[in-house]
Amino acid sequence: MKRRVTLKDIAAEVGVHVSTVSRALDPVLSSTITPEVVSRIRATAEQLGYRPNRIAAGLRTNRTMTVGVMIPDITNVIFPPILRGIEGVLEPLGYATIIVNTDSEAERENRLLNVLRDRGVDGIVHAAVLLSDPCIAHVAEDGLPVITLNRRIENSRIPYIINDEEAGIRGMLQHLMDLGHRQIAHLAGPQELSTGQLRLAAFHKVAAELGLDRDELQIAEARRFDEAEGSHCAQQLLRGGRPFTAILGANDRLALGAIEGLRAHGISCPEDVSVTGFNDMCFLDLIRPRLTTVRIQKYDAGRTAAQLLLKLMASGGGDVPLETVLPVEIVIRESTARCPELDHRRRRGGLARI
Amino acid sequence: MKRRVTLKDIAAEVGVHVSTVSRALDPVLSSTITPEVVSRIRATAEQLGYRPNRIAAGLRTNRTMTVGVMIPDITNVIFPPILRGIEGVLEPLGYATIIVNTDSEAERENRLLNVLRDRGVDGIVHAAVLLSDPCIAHVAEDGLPVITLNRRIENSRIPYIINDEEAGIRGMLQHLMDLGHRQIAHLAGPQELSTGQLRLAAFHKVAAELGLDRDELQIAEARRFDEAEGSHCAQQLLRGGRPFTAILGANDRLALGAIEGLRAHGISCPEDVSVTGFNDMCFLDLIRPRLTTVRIQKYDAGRTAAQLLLKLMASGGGDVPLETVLPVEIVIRESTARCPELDHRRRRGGLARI
DNA sequence: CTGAAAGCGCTAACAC
DNA sequence: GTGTTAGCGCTTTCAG
Repeated sequence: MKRRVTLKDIAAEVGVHVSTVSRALDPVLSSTITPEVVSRIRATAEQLGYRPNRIAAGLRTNRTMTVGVMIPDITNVIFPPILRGIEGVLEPLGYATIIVNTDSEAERENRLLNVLRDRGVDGIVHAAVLLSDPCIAHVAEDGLPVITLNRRIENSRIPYIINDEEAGIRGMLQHLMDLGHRQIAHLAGPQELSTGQLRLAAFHKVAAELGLDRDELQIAEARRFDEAEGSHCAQQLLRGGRPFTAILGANDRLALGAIEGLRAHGISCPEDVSVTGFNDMCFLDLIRPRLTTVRIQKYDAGRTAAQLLLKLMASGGGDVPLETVLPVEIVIRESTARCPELDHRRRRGGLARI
Repeated sequence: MKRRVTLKDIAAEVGVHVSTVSRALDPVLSSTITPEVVSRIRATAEQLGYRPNRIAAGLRTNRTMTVGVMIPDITNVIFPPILRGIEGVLEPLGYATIIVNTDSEAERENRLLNVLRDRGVDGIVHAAVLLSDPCIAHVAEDGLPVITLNRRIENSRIPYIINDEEAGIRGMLQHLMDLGHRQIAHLAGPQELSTGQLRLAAFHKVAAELGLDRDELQIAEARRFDEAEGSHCAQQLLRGGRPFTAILGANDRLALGAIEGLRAHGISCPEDVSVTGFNDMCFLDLIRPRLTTVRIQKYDAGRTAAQLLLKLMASGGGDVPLETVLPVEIVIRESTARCPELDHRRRRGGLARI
């Protein structure tokens, strides 16, 4: 491999000392050097094709200009936009990001966290916090800037960014009620995952607030956030024998699976049962019926996380808010319709919506 | 931030020299040290929570144990599985990967390439080569190990991995012919992108081989690989007025868009027109009609790329094959059916397939 | 078998 | 203004 040109090479060429070259090439320190020398140095640097060695600089300054990003699985379509959001703010500033997939396994997460530390990342965006997860907390306490995304770590000072899950659940529930639904089932996500837990809790809370009868509600708990589980849970609900006219899914894939599962039993969405999702993942407009869902911010979540991390890295924690709640948006499409049993009930407003 | 424990700390604690500690901790050099000393050093390293500083090691050895991966856009669902494939082989070996998105822009690609070089990556997997793209070639000539994925750089010794695009096109074309189709349109991808170009070329070549009448074929060229363009091109084909009974899409999204575009004109797939895709992206089984397509390897493509890169980094280029062609698989689903005009033609075998 | 010493490329006190 | 010097944490000759 052709040897890289270093400061020393430039220094020799121009006939000055390395440190002078270093200063001349530093945008802020270059003002302390005779302009003529600066331009001569810059010219030969350019000509020789000099590229600063960030590794060496990092060793000296203890700043590597790289940040770590931990996600459960990049194959999950929710994450790529988030990553682009992070990259969108960090890359122009000269930061590189190292992305690791934890697969939501504590052991893997721990190992990868150490990988990031060994590489001396300047900070970490952690979007894969497990519910029982002390190790990232230790790292943060040691002084490494950390931001968590989609999840708060209890009893810690680690700034976190979350979606307004409750607003999303409320929007969906209100929408279903507006359509006349009262017998609503929640297709909950895995309870060891934060979103699964948060959304179930919100369902309980908001249902009570909205005055839904507890006896008319039911819960099916999926073991994974995928279509197969959605289908499986929908059929389980059916076998349970208790009537329901709507299913509120904890995410889009569960909802999509539920629609398939119902269809297998001759029950169609939205005519017989309304189904709602959560996330608003890509390709939803290609799948019929088009899913009514809660749109969470993805690109902007990443952007926000990066901006917060930047602040945290700069300030050491001073003016960074502990909590940042990202607004969600209700997206009404085709998978929800007026409750078929509506004629037996007293009519209410808001039905013309769809 | 709590100061990291270094070799020096361990040396002081154990009462030996740093270099001894360095050797004791190196799995291969540790055999040159008294076993008892080794175990004492290892014990205190463990106890002190020592973590090697890869930055410092990298500066010394000129190996950073990180590789760069260049892709067009991580938001494109084709790439995440590829990345997991790469990570799957590299991560267990202690490598970290830095992923950059070029957005298929030469200027961005150039800048990001330099970003990777500045960070001293040990090698690069490049899955975003533009057709006119000398800069990566220079880098490779300088001795940095590079593997290209999905695209060959002409006149270079850079090992490349490609899908068997021609076999895929042949499979689809043969399948359509088996169903009686003769008037086939190719919905080509952007010609500045390698897959777009390769698949169009394969279409021309294979159509001739299979004896299709040139006058019955037509081409529509999309400007982007997305549904909107697919729909737009399908309608353009319709307006052209020349009859066709099947559309062979250059990728799945184009095909999906085409189906929508036809539907908007009251033409349904597969009853009136058969449509095929390419790639077999995720979620295809949730979209109706289920798309007949060519499945390319994704995870394995990444795995192969990483393994080749590893070889290249170790050997300096000796025994690494220049070309690696990955097999594709024909996946027949619901978007293709017997040619509706078949009754006017002579029957042939293979029709019972669907 | 282990210690001493040099040095990777860069930055940052400090001196002149 | 610019040169000198030291050192980030590690590896790797070279001695002993």
